[in-house]
Amino acid sequence: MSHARLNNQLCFALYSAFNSVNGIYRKKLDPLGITYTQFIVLMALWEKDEVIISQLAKRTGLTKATMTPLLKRMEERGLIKRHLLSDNERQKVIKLTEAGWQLSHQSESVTKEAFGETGLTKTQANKLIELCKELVKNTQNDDQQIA
Amino acid sequence: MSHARLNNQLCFALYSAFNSVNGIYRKKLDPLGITYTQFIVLMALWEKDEVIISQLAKRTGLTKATMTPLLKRMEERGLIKRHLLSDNERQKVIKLTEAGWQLSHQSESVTKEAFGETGLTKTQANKLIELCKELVKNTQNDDQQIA
DNA sequence: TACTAATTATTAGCTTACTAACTATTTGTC
DNA sequence: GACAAATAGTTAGTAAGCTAATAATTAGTA
Repeated sequence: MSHARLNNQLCFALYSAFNSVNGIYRKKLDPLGITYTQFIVLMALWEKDEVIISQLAKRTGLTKATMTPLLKRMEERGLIKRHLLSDNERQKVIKLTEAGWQLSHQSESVTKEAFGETGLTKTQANKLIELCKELVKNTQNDDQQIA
Repeated sequence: MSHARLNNQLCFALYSAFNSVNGIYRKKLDPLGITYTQFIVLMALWEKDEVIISQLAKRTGLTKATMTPLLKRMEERGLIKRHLLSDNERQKVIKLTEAGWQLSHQSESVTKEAFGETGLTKTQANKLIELCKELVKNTQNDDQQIA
């Protein structure tokens, strides 16, 4: 008796499952010229626009060091604008451009289509989401720079 | 009504959950000098040693293009050896070194400890694993180079 | 036997993703 | 007001991860 087998490991299961779904999204988002991570940032902005980078990082679960080059590329593609706040020049506000809003419509069916390809029932998907959220909640570490 | 909210998306849930667990593993594996992906490859080899790269890629769900630099780094750290098969010189066999086997013992408690930090019950974890496997099975694409 | 097709691994180019160290502001306190 | 501490974002360096294109070998076939 030594290690648990690969196939029985929680982390490996999540890792494989995410890679699978990410592959599905890649195929669908590629024609729109964005990656899945960029799609996540866009979704966060469609929900609430004009937020500072730290808040965006917190909501997407990414670090600020990941956000900087990501947002730079998105700005180069004309999806967002970054500008300093006048009342606090440490902070930068991210704002969607017209093209950034456009993508909201163009990508409207992507999530639904991707879900279809997972082959899961609504009940299964909801259970999966619920368990993932539970895990994330349990492991949240408020002393990180994300907070 | 436009997009599903970020928090209700399956892919985002998996993405966040994997990032969380990956972070837990990183802290534990860092002292051993390996990453989580390298740990996965090692686990696969501990289960079955002396396999060709394509098989290893298939079992871990990674592409061959990901494997090449990964295995190169692992060889540089003395964890594995790569050598050509004499009867088929296209294929390379991966074999654990003594140091590679040693890590099996040194990392024995890592998975159990990491599971503890997820805060999930055994029942929850098993359900999560089951759903992830279901998803992966449904989306498996046998015409990929992985196969 | 020659010529095509398939297989195996590598390489190139791009995009995440992390930690740690750094710069530049702002805040807090004596 | 001056100096320490906190905050916001960037940069540097490392490691994944993908697709597409490229060798190199092997297999299949006319």
